[in-house]
Amino acid sequence: MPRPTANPTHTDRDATQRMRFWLRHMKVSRLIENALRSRLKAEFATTLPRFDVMTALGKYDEGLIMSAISSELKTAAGNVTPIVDRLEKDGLVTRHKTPEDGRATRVALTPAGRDALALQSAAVQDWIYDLAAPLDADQAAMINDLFDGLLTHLQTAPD
Amino acid sequence: MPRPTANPTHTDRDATQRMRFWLRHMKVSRLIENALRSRLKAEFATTLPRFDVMTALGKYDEGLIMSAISSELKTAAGNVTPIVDRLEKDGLVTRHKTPEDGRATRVALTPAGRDALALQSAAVQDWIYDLAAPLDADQAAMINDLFDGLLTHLQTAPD
DNA sequence: TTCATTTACTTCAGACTTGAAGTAGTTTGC
DNA sequence: GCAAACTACTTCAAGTCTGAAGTAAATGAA
Repeated sequence: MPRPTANPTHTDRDATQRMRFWLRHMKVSRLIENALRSRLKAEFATTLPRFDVMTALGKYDEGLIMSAISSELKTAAGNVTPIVDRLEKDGLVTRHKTPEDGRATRVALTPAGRDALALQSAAVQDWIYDLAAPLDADQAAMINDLFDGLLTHLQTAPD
Repeated sequence: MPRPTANPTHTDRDATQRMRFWLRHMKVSRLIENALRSRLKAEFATTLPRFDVMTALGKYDEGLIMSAISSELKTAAGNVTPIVDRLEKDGLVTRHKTPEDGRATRVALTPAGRDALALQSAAVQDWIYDLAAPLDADQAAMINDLFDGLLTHLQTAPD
């Protein structure tokens, strides 16, 4: 099964471009994440995971139970506990046992948490607007469509 | 300055699509990284950062000094030390003080490290080929071009 | 009913990450 | 030639992350 490098097969091209895609994808992630992290720290004294948790909670007025937070963020359950601990200590969220289920704890934003989230998400949207400036709406939309197909594939063939 | 939602301005469309882009980008990262991490652990008893360091070293027969590794991986210097510690303990890399510069330490793959890297990178390439299967070569190449523009922008406006 | 299973959450160990501080060697300016 | 500045590396604290183990509550089957 000869594979002359001068005449690459379709499969070779796919493999090369997909690998290049992944390497670039990681670099983009790291650079944008680093920018967001350092700005969140400098301007709001918070972190990306804390912001992610608050964003998830912001979508539900009644709040979310712990396991719903971790599944929403696709992160391990044991990870959410210390993050919520710190948000609670800062008065940004509350924990209440649910009456229906003695095991569950409902976490919700406090008014202070809601205010902080509003400021932070407005800032993050501005930052993303600038960080992703080289992509116009059409280009971003095109990538988004391709990402949707990719995400479907990744979620059906997990691990 | 009214912004009727029924007739979004160009800027609104850009902002929306860029934000969507970032949210999808993070999800893709998390899913692919989780897959790679669990497979590297299961099949090679290693981790993604270890693999990244070995990959960087694999590009240079003479090895790299510590600071070159961290700048290659765009990670903090203090981070590389414990990773190299563990690779060294496993006999995959060696540390040697450089004669030219009394401060620097040159890290290089051992023969065992080179063998392990060959196996691991072949496997990772196969995994990426399958994980990114919904992207054909043309689609991946198109994204890669857009990513290159994005990376240029991100690296010129650091933070 | 009761015992096994499942689910919700916490805790822990091990690894990674940043950023700051500390040590030691090198380079530069005067 | 020597002090100041810089560079290479390590160490540390605080936080994040996974996966595994443990506790407690709810569910389900015999």
